Amino acid sequence: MAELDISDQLREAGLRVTRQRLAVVRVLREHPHATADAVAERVRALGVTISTQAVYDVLAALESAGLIRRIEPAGSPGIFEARVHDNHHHMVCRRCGLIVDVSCVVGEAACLTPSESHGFAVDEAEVTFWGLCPACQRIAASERGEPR
Amino acid sequence: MAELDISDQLREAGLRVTRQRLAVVRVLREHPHATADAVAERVRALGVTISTQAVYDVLAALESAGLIRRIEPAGSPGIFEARVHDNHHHMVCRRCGLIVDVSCVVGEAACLTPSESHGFAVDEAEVTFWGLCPACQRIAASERGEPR
DNA sequence: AATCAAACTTGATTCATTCAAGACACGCCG
DNA sequence: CGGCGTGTCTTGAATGAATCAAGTTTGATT
Repeated sequence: MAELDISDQLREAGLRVTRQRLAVVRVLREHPHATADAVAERVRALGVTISTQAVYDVLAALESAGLIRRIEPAGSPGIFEARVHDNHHHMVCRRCGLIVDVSCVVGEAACLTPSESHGFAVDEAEVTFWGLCPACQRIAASERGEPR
Repeated sequence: MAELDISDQLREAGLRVTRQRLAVVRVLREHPHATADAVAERVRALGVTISTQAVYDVLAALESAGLIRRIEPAGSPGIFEARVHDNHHHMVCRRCGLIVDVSCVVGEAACLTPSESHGFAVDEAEVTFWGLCPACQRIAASERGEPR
């Protein structure tokens, strides 16, 4: 079922259905933010053989078909996610790199409109919120010698 | 004059004043968006010797002193800029990588407030507008066979 | 079933960045 | 004003993510 509509989506995008592609999409649906490396590991854990190069090929193909999205917060390798076309943004922990999705409700319209366009044809506004996740806030507090 | 207040800023930040640091700051004021590599080249063009490692050390020191800022649009190496503490954002050309500053007037307040915080302590909202610069729009149009 | 381009594999290579260890020099102190 | 110590720089090697290149396999079309 899930498997079936992945196949369909691939075919609709003009892509051949292969074991590797099915597995990659499956992995990304189960693990919403994964590096190429993590995808490779998890695909192999499903019993599907895949080369490093194929991981990159598959991810690139899926990305340009619009089935997945690639983000790359500063200092981090590329991260892939299956949630797509819903204009959500990301919150990234400066300390541990944790990434959390944020649906852009408040700022949506405003954020999508740069105040000066300089002749650019803008097609996307990407918002990244930087900060500390709850766990790293606690660690940072205790490193400063604060109780608890 | 410009040179002088760079020295002062360095000292105020608790950093020693060296030829390399002065040159890096000067280069970044003249070239507002430069990679580590480009900084190295331009510093050397000023007649100041600097090793690759020192470029990274200096840039890191200046960054943590708050004198410069590092950004890293997806797919690009790190880019350094001297404009700092003025909450501006960036517009990046998908085709040629050109980066243009955008002062965030319209969306400012909204952009700084994620709609859900998930317990994160957010300290910065980074907005990147993706699109095509004027020159690349023309190239893309003619690649599609459109006249002119 | 035969075909053939698309997709995969293997292996080497690039680029940006970081690690490590030692040499140098800025700026303080006597 | 000259010596000292640590912060900064140099050299050289290493890492990690991603890409390039060439050859083999395989999905889907006839």
